[in-house]
Amino acid sequence: MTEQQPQHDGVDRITAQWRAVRPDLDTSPMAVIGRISRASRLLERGIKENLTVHGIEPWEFDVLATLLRSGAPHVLTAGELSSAAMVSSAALTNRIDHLEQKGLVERAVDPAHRRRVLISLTDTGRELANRLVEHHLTGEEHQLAGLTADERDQLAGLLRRVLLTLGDHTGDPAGR
Amino acid sequence: MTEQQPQHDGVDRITAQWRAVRPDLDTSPMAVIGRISRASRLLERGIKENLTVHGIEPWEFDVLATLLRSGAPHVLTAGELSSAAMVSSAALTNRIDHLEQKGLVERAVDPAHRRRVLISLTDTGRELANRLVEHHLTGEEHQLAGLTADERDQLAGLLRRVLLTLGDHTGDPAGR
DNA sequence: GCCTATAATTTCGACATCGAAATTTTCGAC
DNA sequence: GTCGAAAATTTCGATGTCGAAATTATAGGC
Repeated sequence: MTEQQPQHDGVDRITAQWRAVRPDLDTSPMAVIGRISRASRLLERGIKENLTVHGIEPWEFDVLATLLRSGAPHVLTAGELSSAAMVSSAALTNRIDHLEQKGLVERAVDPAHRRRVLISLTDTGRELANRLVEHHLTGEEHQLAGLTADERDQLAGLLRRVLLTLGDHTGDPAGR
Repeated sequence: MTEQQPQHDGVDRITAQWRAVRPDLDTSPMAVIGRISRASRLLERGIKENLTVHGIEPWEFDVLATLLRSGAPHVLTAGELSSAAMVSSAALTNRIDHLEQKGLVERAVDPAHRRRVLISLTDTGRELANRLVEHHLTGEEHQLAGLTADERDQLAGLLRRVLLTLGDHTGDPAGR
């Protein structure tokens, strides 16, 4: 029976240091939150590398993917996009400026409410987004290679609990 | 027997959208990675709010906490700090400039290797760091209120597996 | 029908980060 | 001993983000 001795990760080393310096503290919350934070950064790094092949930055992918999965005709308002990407409206203006210049998205004034700006995928943008999301999912699959299907389900379930506690109910980071 | 129907979070909605638009894709990796990414951002937001009471930004806390838990005499080189915080050396120079101005840390040239810069906590900095870490852990405790102790352990264990897969072996984000 | 309150987006200024180049120091080859 | 390569930090220029102010458009009260 392979009673496996789990290896230590960076967070184990951190909590060990705290125990030495401040043994009065309960560091158990950071065993979870520290790992979420750390994993997020490392995963993001891999995602970025993966997209580099296509000359696309993660923040560009966020917008393209959000528009793609919104379904035909792939149009959302600036506000919807900014809350979906969890960035400020200012940041979104920036992103759209950039993607519009690249010819991947288009801006148009909403005919019904002219204070709204509708952003849509161009044909080029839609085709690129379709290719990107496939490549992206393949990359993510590799990043989780260390976990079985069951473990992924467990992990996803526990994280859902955390997210619901935190009041997750708005947009998204483009399926990352 | 409360057979609870788990609520949907933002990521459930995203994967549902993908199924509608691209039913050929296996979106299971993003059920995990999307949640890690999303949870990280929401947790970070709460941590930031929690530190605001003390007029400290998360990146400032990172440095102070890293120095504190390194143990007496609370001295590290710039390089050690930058890899611990997972930021570039340029970013670290910036952080230290700032904290030095606030009187929380001090710079000194390493007598043994003069190309190294040693950064240490001042007395004020050490006292503040001790208070901050207590407050910080209390805040994190609240953020995980939705999970039992067992669930936290499970979650931490699964995340450790992910981190080891990703090759986690260096510094840290200050125990976040 | 005006006029003000509200909504949505953009502009502006500040800021933390990064990568690359520059600077300073160390160390080894010769 | 001197010179050049390597190491550690800082400087520099560019970038993406944020919060707040400005801009433009809608809607309701009177």
